[in-house]
Amino acid sequence: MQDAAPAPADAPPEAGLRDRKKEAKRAAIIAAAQAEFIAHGFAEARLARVAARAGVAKGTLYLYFDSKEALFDAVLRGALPLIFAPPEAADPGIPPQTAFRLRLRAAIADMQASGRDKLALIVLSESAQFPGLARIYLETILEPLFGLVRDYARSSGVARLEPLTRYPQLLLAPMLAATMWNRLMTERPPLDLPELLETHLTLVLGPPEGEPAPLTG
Amino acid sequence: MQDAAPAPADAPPEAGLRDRKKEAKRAAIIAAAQAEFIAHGFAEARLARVAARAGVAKGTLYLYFDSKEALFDAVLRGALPLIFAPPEAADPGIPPQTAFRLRLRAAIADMQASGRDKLALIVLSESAQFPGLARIYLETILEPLFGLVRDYARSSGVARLEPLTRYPQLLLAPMLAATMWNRLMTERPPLDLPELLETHLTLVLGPPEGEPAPLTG
Amino acid sequence: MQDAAPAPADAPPEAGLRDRKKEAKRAAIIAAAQAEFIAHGFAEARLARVAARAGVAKGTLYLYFDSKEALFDAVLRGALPLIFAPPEAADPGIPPQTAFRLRLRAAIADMQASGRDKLALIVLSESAQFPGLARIYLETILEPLFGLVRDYARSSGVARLEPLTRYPQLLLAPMLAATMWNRLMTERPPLDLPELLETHLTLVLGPPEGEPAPLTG
Amino acid sequence: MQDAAPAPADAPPEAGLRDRKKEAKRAAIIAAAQAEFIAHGFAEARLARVAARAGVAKGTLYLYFDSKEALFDAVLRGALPLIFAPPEAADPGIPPQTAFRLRLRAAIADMQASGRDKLALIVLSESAQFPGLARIYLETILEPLFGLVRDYARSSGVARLEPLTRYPQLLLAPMLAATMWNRLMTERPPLDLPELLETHLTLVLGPPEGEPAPLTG
DNA sequence: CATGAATGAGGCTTCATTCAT
DNA sequence: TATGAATGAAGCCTCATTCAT
Repeated sequence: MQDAAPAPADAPPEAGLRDRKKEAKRAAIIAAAQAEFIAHGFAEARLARVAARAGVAKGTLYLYFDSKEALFDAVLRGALPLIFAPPEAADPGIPPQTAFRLRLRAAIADMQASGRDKLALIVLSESAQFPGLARIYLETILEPLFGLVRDYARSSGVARLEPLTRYPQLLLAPMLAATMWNRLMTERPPLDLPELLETHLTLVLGPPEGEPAPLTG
Repeated sequence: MQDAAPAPADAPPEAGLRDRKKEAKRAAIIAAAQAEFIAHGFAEARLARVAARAGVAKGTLYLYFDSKEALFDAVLRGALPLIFAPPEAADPGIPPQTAFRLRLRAAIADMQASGRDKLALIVLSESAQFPGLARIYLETILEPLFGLVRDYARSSGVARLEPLTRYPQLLLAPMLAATMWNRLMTERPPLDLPELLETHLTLVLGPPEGEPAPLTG
Repeated sequence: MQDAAPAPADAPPEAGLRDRKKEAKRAAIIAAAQAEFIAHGFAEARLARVAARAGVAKGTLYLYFDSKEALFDAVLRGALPLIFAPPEAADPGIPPQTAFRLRLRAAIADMQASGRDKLALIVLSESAQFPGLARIYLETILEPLFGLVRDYARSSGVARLEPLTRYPQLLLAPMLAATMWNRLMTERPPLDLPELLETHLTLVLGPPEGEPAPLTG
Repeated sequence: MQDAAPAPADAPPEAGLRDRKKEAKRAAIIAAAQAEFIAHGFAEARLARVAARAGVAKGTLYLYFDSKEALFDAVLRGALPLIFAPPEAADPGIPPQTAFRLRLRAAIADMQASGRDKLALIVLSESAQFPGLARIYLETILEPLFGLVRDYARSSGVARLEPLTRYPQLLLAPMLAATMWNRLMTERPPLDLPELLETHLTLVLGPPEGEPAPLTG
């Protein structure tokens, strides 16, 4: 019911104070919920904790979301648009392989920074209860990434890479696996995702052509 | 309490009928629980269903296991020994790369056949609640597989493969990812794990040397 | 608190526009509430729906009524005066039995037309919570009707009808029962209340004396 | 689910103690629920109170009934069989009108004694939420009573009574109305249902033929 | 050993009522 | 005066766990 976002991010400037506060609260709830879901998964997440973290009463949650599931849905949808932001007009002088690597690198860094990689795990693992969400997730996040890989493999003209057009997963799987690894192995030093990505890309695609050094220290 | 396995598989021959029956019931419970956990995950698993599937009363479960968590633990431990069975004395005439591929292929096929790949997902995803189990899982299943990969990468002498000694995950990640994929995408045709493995190995290691054709139709 | 009607229907003519608007809104709320109570009963009635139907905000309801119960009270009181409207100066030429029948017929038709028969059921059935209201209802609606019956039975001089002076309910009960019946049996053709009344009166009082044919087609 | 009564009243004599106790508890719960529903109606009935009255924990209710609604259903069904007990082989020497009156008298007395008349009111008034139950009630209780009336009206051969074959409600409505009356008018002396019935029957059917004096004081 | 009825804490959700704007 | 977002008590229901038989 209240699920259709009541006010888009780019609301008219004269949007009432009322609406702005509502939107802020909505955002606070989603943020609290995201933290809760990441920390406990869906089944073990407690709406009482979400409400407490968001600084509202339990009942208030239901002014914004119809159910726990709808809240989870909103967290995911809130996360989605950010994941695969516009391509940012690739610099023309850059060689395609470099551009490709930059794109992937940015996507991975973004997911990690926002904690949405953890959300992905939750969707993937508790998907039995959310077939709908799972599909959304795949279509909205994974498919575009796969498309990126496919396009590159196809346009590169390298025969060795042909399998990637059929199984783009092969290039991305380590990111997923590493995310899991880091979630699990809290006792060991976490895997460095960017470095792992780089290593994997080099292993599969070959060493990078002269490209700008990564910014990440 | 009852967690120490009351009777190892190789019980003394004079073990009474009593013990054998007890052991059989214990096994039945574990089997039922495994099916339940695979079907629903930990949080959504219902002990009532486990008892029903095992053909015992709910209370009986507690004669064998202290809690739901202990039962999950037992399921995992029950699955562990099978996963990484003895190397089956590699045929000496076979070239090392071929032997390596055969080993991996067998391990993957075994996990898939037994449904234990699904269990892995559960551990990985609900690990927030089971840090202990997660570590067991990693040490007992993943580490040996990683060792296999490391050994091969090191002994192969191929410089390109050096990263695999640092990140053996890179070679195995697609199996995990594909398992997830298949769990999620029940609407699409499932990925063929053996084929995916083969493709990945070829992509990373190069085409297989003359080796016996896979037995799998 | 606000229960003392803020402005009687016959307010002084110089009553400000303000008051008139207030009164209109009050009436709108009562009308909406009546519809809601008839449709759902007291317990299942939702003030949110009442507010929506009345075109006001939920909080506004509390500017006019102290509580859900007070609103119900107001609905009932609002309905009462209409139910037993002035006798409309019985035509002198008409024989008493005919006049009596006309009166009853009018009262029944009025209740049915206004939907207040349904309200009666609600009072009667949920009276456990509203002993006060129940009494009002009886005194304001039923007693006058009973009086009518008693008067007739007494003045008719027919010995057979003497019991009606003690139990005037006997003559009116079928109307109540039929209202219930119609509320329940939505699947079957509804009972025709006027006809049922006529039949009952004939059964108990005997056939009508030459009277004007009923206007109802 | 558990709704089909797990053990009929005439269980085999060797029925285990377990079953007998279960059945007793089931009966206790139904009795407690009946009291609660009669006292508060369906919507305001509290399962916590039912459990307390029955001397069980709240959760226990759900071992016997799937939901509040199912419990209500069971209360009703539990009441049904008693309501219209076997005709008890009418004494052949008794004139038909007398037999008819006896039957009605017994049915009314039975309903009143068991408190099931109050239940009827609840069904009738809260039927909006329970169309299914309402139909059961009508078919199981009212229709048989109507049949009784119709049969009598038809077989009596009295022309005046012909309307009763079309509207058997007319003969029974006062009982319903009086039940309501008594529920409402807790401050006034309650109507004497048997006497009211007698009066009504006399009013409509004429004075009773020489019959055994009613047993009720 | 086995049973399965019983428990009760705790989860999600609803909604009459309040109050800052 | 009017709004509608916010509250929080309270309801129904679930299910891991216990215990009398």
